[in-house]
Amino acid sequence: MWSGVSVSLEAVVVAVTDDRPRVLTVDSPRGPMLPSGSLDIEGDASLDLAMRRIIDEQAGFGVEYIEQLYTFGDRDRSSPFAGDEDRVLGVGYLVLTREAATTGRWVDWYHLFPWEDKRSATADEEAKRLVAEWGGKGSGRAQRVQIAFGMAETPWDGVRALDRYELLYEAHLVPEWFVDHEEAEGRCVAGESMALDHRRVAATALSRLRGKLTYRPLVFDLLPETFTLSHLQRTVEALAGQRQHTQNFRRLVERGGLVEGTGRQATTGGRPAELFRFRRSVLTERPRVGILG
Amino acid sequence: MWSGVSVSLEAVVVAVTDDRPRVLTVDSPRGPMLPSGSLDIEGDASLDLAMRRIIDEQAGFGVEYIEQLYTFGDRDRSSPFAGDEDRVLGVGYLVLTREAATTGRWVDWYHLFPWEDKRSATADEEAKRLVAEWGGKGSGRAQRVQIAFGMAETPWDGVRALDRYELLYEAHLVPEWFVDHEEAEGRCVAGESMALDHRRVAATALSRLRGKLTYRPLVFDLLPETFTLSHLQRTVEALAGQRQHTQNFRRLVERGGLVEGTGRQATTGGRPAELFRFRRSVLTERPRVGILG
DNA sequence: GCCTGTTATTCTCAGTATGAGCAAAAGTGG
DNA sequence: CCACTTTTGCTCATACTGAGAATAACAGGC
Repeated sequence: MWSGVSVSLEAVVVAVTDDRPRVLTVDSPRGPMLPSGSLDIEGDASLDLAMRRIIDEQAGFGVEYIEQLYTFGDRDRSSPFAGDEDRVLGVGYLVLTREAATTGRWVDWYHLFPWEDKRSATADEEAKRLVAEWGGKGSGRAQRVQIAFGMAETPWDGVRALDRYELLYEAHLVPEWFVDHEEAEGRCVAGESMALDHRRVAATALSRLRGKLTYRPLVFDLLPETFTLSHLQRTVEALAGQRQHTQNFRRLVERGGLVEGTGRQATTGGRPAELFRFRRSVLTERPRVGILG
Repeated sequence: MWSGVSVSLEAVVVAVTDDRPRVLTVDSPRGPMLPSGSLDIEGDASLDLAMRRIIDEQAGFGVEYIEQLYTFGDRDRSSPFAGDEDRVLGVGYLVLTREAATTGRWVDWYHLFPWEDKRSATADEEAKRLVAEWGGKGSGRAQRVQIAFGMAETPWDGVRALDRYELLYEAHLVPEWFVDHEEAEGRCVAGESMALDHRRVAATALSRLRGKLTYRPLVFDLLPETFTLSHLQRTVEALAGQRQHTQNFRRLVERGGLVEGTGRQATTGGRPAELFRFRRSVLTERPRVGILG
């Protein structure tokens, strides 16, 4: 059936603009795709370098941070490419950048995963309701749903974004282009579909990014050199999908030595705010530098 | 030069016996290897299932936990196989098990990474000394070494095991069979070499496992159904490579609801200890259940 | 039986971090 | 000068942490 293996490198490129996290996509006949390309087995010395080459070719902007996420190798992931003869392994990458203007289309992260945004009072509870219904009929499902979606006494955990996506997928509530996009259109929860399993790759990136923010100050790779504390806070909130207590956030970040004031000010509509910058030396002072929960 | 890609699945199988973490290895002419095998592109439906199949074939014991770690794809990783015509991608897995008796050889984790064991007062400081020397001559090196090895005011962080291995490798202080095993024999730090880049895969597993212990109770997959609190503590210490304060550890684990007493007792040489078991329902009560700093 | 050594267990105490909220400061535009 | 917005400073109760004192329950030697 297949003649060999080919390796696809797939980037989840994230930027935050106007307090919204965005993911770079490329449109295709089978729905939006992540920027991706094949490993050149002769030319590419490493997977990381291959990913950088591909991003550079397809978008050509500055990469602030890059990290391998996960390798996807399910047998059916390559099937929709009728012409392909190889089994396709996808190596997913998380990429952070500041520049939001390039070729391609930036999709709001929460258009892909509406149930992940808990910032507004009117958060999307539809997914939770539908998946709870599905969880009710099937052994062992109920507890998985409870933990992933934070029901009963279990609290909501932003990091479990991947678990939530996988449960919704299993419950046929988030159809994708490559399989059940038409049949399940009726009763599916909101959220934009993507080609192949690219939405799952994006969910993996969301989980990883949220998790890593609890012990590494990655936000600063998404912000300009100087920023106000409320800008920082809104960026963190955008990624976490949850509001933070302003005064406590300020205490964490300022007294924790994550930032230092520049003396300059910015006008913001109310009282002017001081501009801060990331205090890099905090990395040598503390092993784990978190900015979230 | 190469005709295609082949995918190798490589397992870091971990068990803890006699308070020592051990890794399963298979001897080969080029040094000890991790249990590994090729992806069957027709037969294996997913990477996870492929890994399970291979472990079952090579060892045939009960897997308590399995998790994909990282995919290694550097161009030179497959070069020592003279006969091979494919570029080899290695997908590393972390596997936890309770059964330590199988085919293959169990290697003490800290024979691979002696500098990672800080439990005894006479911990190995040789690596630190040598790498500091190397860090002194080269721009930017010094800070990387400081953070990874916890020098000056920077505290030691067990999770940075991979960073440490990579720095030592870069400094040519941990020769491997496939490249400089002979030439650097003289001034290298202690630690058993492995074939290919398998020691790096093992270092990745160590880092991941230590990291995950801070928010997931994976230790219980390495312990029998019931255990004493000091057995639990010694197992955690074995993985962390660091001593814990007994009274505080007990408080964390007992008052945190991670375990529940069984009423039964075990004789231990001193006062008999109560036998405990993992309290599974803690997973639904708290999003993050850590057993380590 | 009593002393010693060993391991298990309970408790205290100070220091620090966390969650929640009150209130003042310093701008804007009417 | 006034309402409004945003920034900033401060308080307070509660929880979590690191370190250590003190006691309990066994085994073994004498």
